Amino acid sequence: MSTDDHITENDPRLDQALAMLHQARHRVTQPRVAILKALIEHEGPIKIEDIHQKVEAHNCDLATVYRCIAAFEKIGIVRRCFFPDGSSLFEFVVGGEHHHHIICTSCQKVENLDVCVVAGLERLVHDRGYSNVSHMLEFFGTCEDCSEDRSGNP
Amino acid sequence: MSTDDHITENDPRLDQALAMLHQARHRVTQPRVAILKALIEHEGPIKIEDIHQKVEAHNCDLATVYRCIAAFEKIGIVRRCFFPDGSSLFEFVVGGEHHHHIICTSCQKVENLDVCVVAGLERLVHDRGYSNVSHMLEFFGTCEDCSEDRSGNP
DNA sequence: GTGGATGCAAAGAATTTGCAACCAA
DNA sequence: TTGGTTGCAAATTCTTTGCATCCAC
Repeated sequence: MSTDDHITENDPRLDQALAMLHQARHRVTQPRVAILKALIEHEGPIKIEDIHQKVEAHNCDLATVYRCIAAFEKIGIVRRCFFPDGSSLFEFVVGGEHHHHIICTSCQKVENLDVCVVAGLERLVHDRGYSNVSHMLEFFGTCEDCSEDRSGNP
Repeated sequence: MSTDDHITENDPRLDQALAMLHQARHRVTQPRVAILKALIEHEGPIKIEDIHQKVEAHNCDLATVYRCIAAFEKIGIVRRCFFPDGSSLFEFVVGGEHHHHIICTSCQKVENLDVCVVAGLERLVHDRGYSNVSHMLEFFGTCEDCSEDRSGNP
């Protein structure tokens, strides 16, 4: 265990995620722990490829990242976020507040929006006969920095 | 011009879309018209691949569908919708009411939800300095049919 | 006539899968 | 011990691109 452990070692969110893994009868392996740490450390939606980069020191295969993230999503440890260009990113959600994102369509910067008036609407969907209702809401726009210069840099 | 024209021939939404194409200085070509008709006919989010199937009689290349849809999205003729599995679908939006979807995570059935309380939230995003603000909201759940039988058929 | 659009094929990116070796429980 | 997990490589799937031809304007 080395350089990047200082941030998430003994992180309660990590422990909680590991507990969820265990409860779902999945094994706590070294790649999974590394991926979870990378997710927690990143704080926000992150690309599969970027996760792979972050855990490369741990020698974790890209295919393993895909497989683990798929498992995490099923269990509810991460959620999938959609970017305007159609790509998917994943965000660690255990122990976090429900929120949504504002994504700059120019520089891809992601901000959180803590207000959520949508949860109430889930009842409407439920009343239509749906179960396991969830929702996904993303805001897109051009951020202030990108409006000023056309460079696209934040 | 043949079998499937009966539905969308002289459709005002088609005319409006063609006008938007023209105004954006794009040419009105036979593949584009065919793709627009397929989109209008389908009524709802549709996969690129499925569009290609629908216009195959018109001999339109898959690459052309990708290129046209990209142009349509930029112009605002279609909008991208996200499915829980991460795939993108596209929906014809010209002359239609703003709405959101309820997507069954089991059978992928799509229903419309005409209520939208989110538009008001765009102001919050705007107040944060963003311009060209838009949002994307999707609901996911297991529909009644899929709850009853485990087959996944609607 | 001319530049944008298309078809075709090939490249490139993203994601999945088969299988032997490995290791957490 | 043993079945879930991983690494590796190959296969798929998805999407983009180069270029000669074509056609909408």
